[in-house]
Amino acid sequence: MTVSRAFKADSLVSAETRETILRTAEELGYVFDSTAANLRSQKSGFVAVTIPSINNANFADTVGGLSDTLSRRDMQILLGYTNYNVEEEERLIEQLLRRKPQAIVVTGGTHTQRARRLLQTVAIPVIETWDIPADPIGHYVGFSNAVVMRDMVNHFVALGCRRIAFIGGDVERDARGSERRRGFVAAMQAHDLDPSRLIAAGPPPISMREGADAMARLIELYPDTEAIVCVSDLAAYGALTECHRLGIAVPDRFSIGGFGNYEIGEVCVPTLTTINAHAREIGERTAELILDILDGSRPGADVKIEPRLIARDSSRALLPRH
Amino acid sequence: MTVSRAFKADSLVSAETRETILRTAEELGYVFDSTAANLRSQKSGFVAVTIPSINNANFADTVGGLSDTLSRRDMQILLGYTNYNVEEEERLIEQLLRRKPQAIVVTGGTHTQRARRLLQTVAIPVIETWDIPADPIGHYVGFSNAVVMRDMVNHFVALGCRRIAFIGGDVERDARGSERRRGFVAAMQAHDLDPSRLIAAGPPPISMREGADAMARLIELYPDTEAIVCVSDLAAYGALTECHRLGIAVPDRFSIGGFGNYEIGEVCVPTLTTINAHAREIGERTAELILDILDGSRPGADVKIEPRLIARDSSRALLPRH
DNA sequence: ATGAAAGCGCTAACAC
DNA sequence: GTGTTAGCGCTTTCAT
Repeated sequence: MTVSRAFKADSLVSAETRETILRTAEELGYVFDSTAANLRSQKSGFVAVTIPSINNANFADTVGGLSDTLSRRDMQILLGYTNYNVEEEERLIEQLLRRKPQAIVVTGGTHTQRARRLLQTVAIPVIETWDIPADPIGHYVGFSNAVVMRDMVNHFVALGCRRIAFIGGDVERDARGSERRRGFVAAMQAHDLDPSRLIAAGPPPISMREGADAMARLIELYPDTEAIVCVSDLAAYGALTECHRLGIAVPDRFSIGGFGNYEIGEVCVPTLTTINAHAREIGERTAELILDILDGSRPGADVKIEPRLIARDSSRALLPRH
Repeated sequence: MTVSRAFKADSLVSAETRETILRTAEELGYVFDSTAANLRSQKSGFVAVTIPSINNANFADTVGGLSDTLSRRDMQILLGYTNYNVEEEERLIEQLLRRKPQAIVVTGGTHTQRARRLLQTVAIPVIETWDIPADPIGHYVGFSNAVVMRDMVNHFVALGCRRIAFIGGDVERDARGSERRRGFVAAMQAHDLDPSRLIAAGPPPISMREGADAMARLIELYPDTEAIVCVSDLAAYGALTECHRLGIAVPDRFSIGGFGNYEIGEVCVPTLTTINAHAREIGERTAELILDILDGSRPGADVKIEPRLIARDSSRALLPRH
């Protein structure tokens, strides 16, 4: 029991005893067993997190924010990748819950029936992120992916563009991507503009290469397009490089907008107009929400993130041509 | 006991009994407790992994390869970020070991004294990756970061370049980055060339922006440089954009080479000459090595990865000028 | 094919 | 400030 106390920072052991114990432990190569401690105290110190892909700077930033904030309270993240696949997400959630996390964070509001049931039944905080779910399971920290595209369309319309196209992924797999496409269509309709210039660039996530290929198709199908809204900065950058290769000037001939405020967008030539979704803040706010709920101190309220459009050099006012 | 068996896929329970149990469990919202199972069986199902940064496509690919290969055997990854800091790595290793992982994977061969001791003492496989350590703790799956830079220097020399510069990070923090710088210097000396054109772009990891800033300084300091070796594709891309902005043609005036085969390098204009370090394969081979050792079937040998130079449009033969 | 007993390494709760 | 007892939810082992 004294050994146990010696390993807990704030418990009552004489300084001398503790020192002896810790030194001896180090000599013996003893390593404290969290597994046993967690079983007994019914606190795993884990927060389970599922993200669509590990190889995405936005989600990586969110995980970074979560991880850094939670580690200040000695909690660790148990991470899983869904590969943009709800069935995979279901398997993952089930597997993660077996580790008895103290909270679970999932991306977006679209899940299988069974995954929803698992999350509703489990007696820990559930936080959906990167979206505002139509029917939240527990809490959420996110924003409307549709509204975000409205902002981008409004930006282009304010610049005088009317023939605006959208480059995104194949429809169903990426819920947030589809939501952005829907938001684009709705915004175009609200302006009485033709919302049918939609290029499907392939299964999510859309790579730079797929963005470039989609741009080539777009130029062929709708050569008189004035502005292009892309589902992410990666697709937008791909589109930009395709223009480079074809000797097409951006923003002179096409304005281009992306999403996600990736590093590439502020370094490439021209810099990319984009939307900052505050990826790291999403993680930090989610972690704070979790800590509030676990503490029971503050009530723990949903967080609406306000993405911000960043106008850069890839979009500019249309010069009068006609 | 029968319930326990019903949840283990391959154990002997009548099909009927198992079905009843699983159905009832689902109705009750019962979730199997891995924590308790692991404590009793002394198998956590975890492999601990430390990487310098979550926000790096190379390390993300390695983790992806590890994760996918290990998940086929129902093992999970417990991930930690060292932030390119060996003290942070030490803390992390200690914390991760408390979770009783069945193996631990660390990046590179540079660690604090105490971290080395912890890893030497612990009775699980230890694998160092992304490097060939001078004094391996256990096994390794990696390549020589110095040799890799020699290949790049040789490439430029074969193209006729003699005034070659290096853009990398501040010296000590990123062991692999420093190793690449040392490799650059050694290779230049082997060719009897001046190895002193070294630009320190800032603390690792070097961002695209820092690569661009370093390029600006390089042009000022050594305007007659013919080729530039960059510590990563991100730095190389930044350097490329700086040239764009200044109206300097690449590869006409400067040849540029990167490292890591990031997606950006095959899409940007011009495409980037780089070195493919087979990041995903590093993860896969590491996972296979771990499984071999845990099985006790095959002996489990170190793996030497062979990075491959990919010549693209950002480097080309120097035209005779003099 | 199923069950009973013991125990994995800790900590909660209660002495003293 | 330190010690004793019991038990977290499983699996190992041995019976039947």
